[in-house]
Amino acid sequence: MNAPMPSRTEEEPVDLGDLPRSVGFMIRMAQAINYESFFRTFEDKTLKPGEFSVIWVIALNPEIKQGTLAQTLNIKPAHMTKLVQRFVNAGLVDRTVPPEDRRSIRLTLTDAGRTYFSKHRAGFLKVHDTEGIGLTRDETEQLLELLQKLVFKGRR
Amino acid sequence: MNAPMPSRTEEEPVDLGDLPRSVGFMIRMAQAINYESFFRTFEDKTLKPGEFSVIWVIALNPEIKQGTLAQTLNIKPAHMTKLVQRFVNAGLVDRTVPPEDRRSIRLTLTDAGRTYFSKHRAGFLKVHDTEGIGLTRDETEQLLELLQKLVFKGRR
DNA sequence: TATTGTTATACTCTATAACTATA
DNA sequence: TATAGTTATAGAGTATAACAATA
Repeated sequence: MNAPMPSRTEEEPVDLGDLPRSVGFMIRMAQAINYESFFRTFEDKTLKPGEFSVIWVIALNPEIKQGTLAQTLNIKPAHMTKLVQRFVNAGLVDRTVPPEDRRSIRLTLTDAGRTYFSKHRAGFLKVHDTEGIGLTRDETEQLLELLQKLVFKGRR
Repeated sequence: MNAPMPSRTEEEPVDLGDLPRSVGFMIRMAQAINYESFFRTFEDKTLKPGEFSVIWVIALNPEIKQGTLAQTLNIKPAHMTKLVQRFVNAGLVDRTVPPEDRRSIRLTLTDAGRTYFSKHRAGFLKVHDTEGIGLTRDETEQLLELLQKLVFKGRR
């Protein structure tokens, strides 16, 4: 986390041309800013944004199948295995094998996991609120709507 | 690139709660979609989105200092070194040491680099256009404006 | 045979620190 | 001393394929 972002500490101006008209480019840049703002604002530093969202979904969907979780959050199964292992080692998540399908694994928060979640839930959403992001409340709402449309394409 | 995204192949519905109200989460999801759409649409597969934007900025700013480039695109110097090495090996970029400051390195596209850039420049922007993204032209414009405000905070 | 998750491998990206050569 | 870039190392994320257990 060196430069906050496209910092204009530079003497020489840089011409980006139409690059800021690429949705992909701008989303990448926005993510970097957001990541940085997360670490500046979020109280707890043990979990990173992506990890916290995994805990979030397990919290809201106890006994969720690991595969379903991976698919929902667009995380590759191989990577999900490692993430879950870390959570289990950290004592946040329990794994159970359901009798109906003994190939699958179901995930639930432990008491410690639930405590952790309750404690940081509000802060996790608030981090990306108006403050520190440079958008007004209305603009933030607008941005969220557009991103939701882009991501869920009417599925949700 | 397995599932296009939060694919609803799942039997069990997943409750995300207020997660879609987190700008950070939605940006992460949007980036995944975008990345996927890039590989589905972009003609050339040799460069990834991030790499192409580096070529782009060098193209528009010949003799740019490597450090300025890294700062502009929010890429860590150590990583930029490797990226540039790859580009040089691929014959796309030339490195020169300017006499004024022999610590620094200035980057310029080779003829091959310029050819490559010209060939794919249009496609790179078009990839993230309306099509495949599920937004109307107006919505895309709106999204771009908001992201630009978020990223550049009035600097550009 | 197909599916769920795991393991292994390889590569990219991030983060950090130590290093060099210049300034 | 400070700066520009490099090297080295370690960790996280992504992509793939091969594998075990189960269906």
